[in-house]
Amino acid sequence: MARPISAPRGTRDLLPEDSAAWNRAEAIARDLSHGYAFDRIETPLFERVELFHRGLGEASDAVEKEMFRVGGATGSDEEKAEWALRPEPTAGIIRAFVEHGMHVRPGPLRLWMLGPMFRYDRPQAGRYRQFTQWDVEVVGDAGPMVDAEVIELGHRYFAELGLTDVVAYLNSIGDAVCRPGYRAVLVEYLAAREDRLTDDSRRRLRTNPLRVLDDKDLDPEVAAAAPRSVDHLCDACRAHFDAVRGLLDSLGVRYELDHRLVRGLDYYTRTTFEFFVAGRRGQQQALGGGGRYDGLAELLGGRPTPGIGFGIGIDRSVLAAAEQEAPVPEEPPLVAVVSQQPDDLAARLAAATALRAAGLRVRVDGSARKLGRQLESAAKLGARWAVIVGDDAHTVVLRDLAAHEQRELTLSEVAAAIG
RNA sequence: GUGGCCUUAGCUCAACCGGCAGAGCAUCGGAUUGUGGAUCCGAAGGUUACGGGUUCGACCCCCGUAGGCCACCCCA
Repeated sequence: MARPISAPRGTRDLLPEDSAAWNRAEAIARDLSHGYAFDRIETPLFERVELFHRGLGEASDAVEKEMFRVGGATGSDEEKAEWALRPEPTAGIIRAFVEHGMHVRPGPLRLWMLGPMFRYDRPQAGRYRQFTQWDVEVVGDAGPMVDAEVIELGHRYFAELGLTDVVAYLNSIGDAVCRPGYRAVLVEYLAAREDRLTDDSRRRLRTNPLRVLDDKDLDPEVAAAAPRSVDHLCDACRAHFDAVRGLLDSLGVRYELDHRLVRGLDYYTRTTFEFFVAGRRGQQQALGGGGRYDGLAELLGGRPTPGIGFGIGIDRSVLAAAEQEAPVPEEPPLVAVVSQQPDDLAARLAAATALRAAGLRVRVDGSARKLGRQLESAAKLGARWAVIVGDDAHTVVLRDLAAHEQRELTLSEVAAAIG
């Protein structure tokens, strides 16, 4: 036998036994998107590298070390430098927004997307090189209400999935007016304590100082006394943040302030948040995250347009739901068409086709096995009902495989009998 | 990207000190004289992740590679 080929590192196959949980996780995302009046958008799986450089920032991890490069058939280095698989959805969506002149549409625009993202880092449980994300974006609304609305939507998603104890960690990191001032204060503070920083943090001090606060090895004393972004907000950012909190409180949405939550992508302004299962912080188990990005459209060559959104990891949400043993709803009952006659395939197929036309979920046994075998097989495959095709072309036996009861009726009566 | 642990049949795991690669479950077939999950019998399933090395002899010891997991890094 030829040598088998395995899936690429950090990817996995969605197997049939996992599909019910995934179907549900995706269906809830679609239904909520629809119910909250978002419109679907799809963007390419790969984009120009420059889009991510400009959008996410050169110093972000996603760009600096996790970019999944793709080349064409000729595979030149030049081509490889040109495109990358998308590490996150927002940059592509805003690129499309600018490219199609969507700012002239009646707004604010509400867009959603569900699909695979790619990051070339070292895999671990819940962390994959290809993972699926549900994303929503509101573009063109600078007010605080949408911030609260979107965070509530995230919470609702987890609730409908059956996850309890999900917390939104919340912070505000200011905007173009006040962030430079805060950044200067922070750099000054950290520079004075450079000897107590890790190597990574010392490097980030120059490239992306806010990220130093993300460092889990940050000296607790240094962290505790570090200047907080919320204490250096300009009046507008202050008012925005207070309003967001007030709205969340009025909705009864659970959140906790986290002054060290800065998020890794450069485009964020003002509101930032991440969703965690309570008590599972720091286990790279963020279920989702997002924030406001009022400067992104301009960075990508569009006119200044505010925006806010989140990405929720479907993989991790399914994982968390399984860990909490959230119930997966049952599929509609399965009907198996079987027969004692080895040579009546036409009758079996006709019966199955008629039942399917009547809206039932049907599989049909095409084997010449004895009836007992066929019923055994039907039961193992999870069928609730068996329809036994007999000599008489007009009547069949409908057997309840769970109750071990059966009765004779016509084919057209079966759907109603199953109800 | 850094460090650690791990990898034997589809799954869960055995195999003494280096001495013939096995079991349970699952799958498929047969029987239980023609309506099911039980029971019995049988079959199939292996380059012991891959490649080297040591040895009379390697699943076992050594090196390398790949993959998985854990902790980092970071995020979903």
